[in-house]
Amino acid sequence: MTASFYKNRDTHLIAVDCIIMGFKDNDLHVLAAKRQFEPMKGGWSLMGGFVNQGESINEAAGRVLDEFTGIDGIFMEQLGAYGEVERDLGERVVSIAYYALVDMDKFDTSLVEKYDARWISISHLPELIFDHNKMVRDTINTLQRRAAVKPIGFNLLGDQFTLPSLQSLYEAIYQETIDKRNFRKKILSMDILEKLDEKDKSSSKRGAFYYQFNKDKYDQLIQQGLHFSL
Amino acid sequence: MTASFYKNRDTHLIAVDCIIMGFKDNDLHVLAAKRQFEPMKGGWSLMGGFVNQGESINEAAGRVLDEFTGIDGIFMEQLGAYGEVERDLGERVVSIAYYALVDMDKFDTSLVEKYDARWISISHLPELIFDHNKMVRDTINTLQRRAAVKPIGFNLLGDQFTLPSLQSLYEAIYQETIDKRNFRKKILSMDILEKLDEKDKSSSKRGAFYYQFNKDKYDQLIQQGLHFSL
DNA sequence: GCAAAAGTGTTTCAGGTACACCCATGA
DNA sequence: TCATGGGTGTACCTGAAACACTTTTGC
Repeated sequence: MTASFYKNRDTHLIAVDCIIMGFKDNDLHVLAAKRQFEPMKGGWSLMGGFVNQGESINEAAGRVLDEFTGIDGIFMEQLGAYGEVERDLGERVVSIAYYALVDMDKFDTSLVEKYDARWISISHLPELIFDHNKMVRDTINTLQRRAAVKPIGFNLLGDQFTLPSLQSLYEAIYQETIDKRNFRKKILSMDILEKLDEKDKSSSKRGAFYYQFNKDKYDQLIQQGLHFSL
Repeated sequence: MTASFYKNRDTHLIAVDCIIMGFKDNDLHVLAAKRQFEPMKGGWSLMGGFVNQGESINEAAGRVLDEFTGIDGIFMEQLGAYGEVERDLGERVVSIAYYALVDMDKFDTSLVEKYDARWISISHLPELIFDHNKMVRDTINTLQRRAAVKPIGFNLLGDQFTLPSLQSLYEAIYQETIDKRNFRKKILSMDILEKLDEKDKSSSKRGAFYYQFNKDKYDQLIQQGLHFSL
C-alpha cells in the first residue's frame, strides 16, 4: 500500500492520444481508425489508450504507438494536454496528446485490418471524433515551428532519401513551394547530409542520388553553438 | 448520473502547477511558496492545486492563479504535462503545468503571509520540490522561443513602460545584452508602441518616456500577414 | 529525339550587427 | 559642473530570395 496523502480529491481518467504522421505522395498523412467501441463507435479517431496506474504518460504513449504501428522507438514529442470537461462524450477524460513521426514503409500493414486503420492525407481530413481535429491542427502548427529549428523531419523518411523527396517533405509541412536551388544550397551547406553512391530511379529516368542524415555531424554542430534552420 | 463507458480503467489525481513569472530589478522572478502540508512540507514549491471533476484544466489553472496572486485574467499558456510515476512523493499525480506572466505590481502582497510565498529571482533559484525545477527551466526555454515571435513579454510590465525597461526585460529573458540602438530601431519600426508624454524619472534624472503596447495595431499587422519578431 | 525530373551559380536586396557621441537633469 | 542614464544615425556585411539553363536517360 502506498501512503495516501491527498484525500478526498477527485480522480480522473487519463488518456493518451497519438497523432501519428507519415509522408507519402507529397503529402502528410495521419493514421486514423474507425472506432470500435462506444461512444462514437464507427467515427474516425486518432490512436489512443488509457494511462495505467504503473506507467508514466510517456510510457503509455510509447505503448500506444507500438501497438498501433508495429514499430518501436518511434520519434514522438508531447503536444499538450486537452482537458475540457465535455471533450469526451463518454466520461470526463483528460487526454495527453503526443505527435509522432514515422517512416510509413516500416508500418505493419496487418494492423490495418485489425484496427480498421487508414493513413489519411491531411488535406482530405474527415471529421474526427471529439477534439481530435484540433489535435491534428495543433500538431501541424507545432511541426511547422519545430521542423524549422530541429531536423525532426527526417523521421518521416527512410534512412536514405533523395533531395527532391526531402524538399517535397518540407513543402508539405509548410504548404508552400520552395526554390530548388535555394533549398539544396541551404541544406547542403549545413553539412549534415551524407551523399551516397546509389540513385533512386523510381521517380525519374535520370535518378536522384540518395543521401542520409548524419546525426554525429549534427550533434557536433549543436555542440559548437550552431543551429539547424530551414 | 453520467453514463459510464470506460469501465475498469485506472483513474488518477490530476494537478495543475503554475510557474508564475514576474520581472523586477532587471531579472525574471518566479513565485514560490513554502509548502504547508505533507509530503515535503516546508520545501519550496510552485503554486498548484488539484483539478476538480467539474472544471477544465484551463479553469483549474485560472483558479490557482487567481488564488495565489489576487489578480484575475492573468496571461497564461500551457507548458505541458508531467507524468512520471514517481514525480510526486505523496501519490501518483499527473501534473499539467502552466506558465503565467504577471505584472508584479498588481500582486496582492497580503498573500505573501497567507501562503508564505516569495518572488525568487531565477538566477538564485533554490531547490524546489518534485520536478518543479524542471518546470521552471522548461518555462524559460518556452518563454525564450515564444517571446521571440509573440509580444507576450508586455504581460510582465505595467500598462506603461519605458524602452530601457523593455530592453532590460528582453535581456533578462535571453540572458544576453542587446545593443540599445538596434533594439529601439527594431521595436519602434514595428509600429506597435504608442509613445506617451509622461516620463519615468525613477531611474534617471533625465527620465525616460513611457510607451504603451497598442494591441489593435498589433492585431492589424498580424492580419496583414506580418510577424512580430525580436 | 523528346519528355521529365535532376542538378547547378549568380545577382540583388533587406535586414542584422557593430559602433560613438550628444542630451537632459538632479544633486 | 559633473555624474548618470536616455536618446539618436550610419556603414558594413551576411544571409534570404529571385531567377533559367544544362544534364541524364528511358521510352
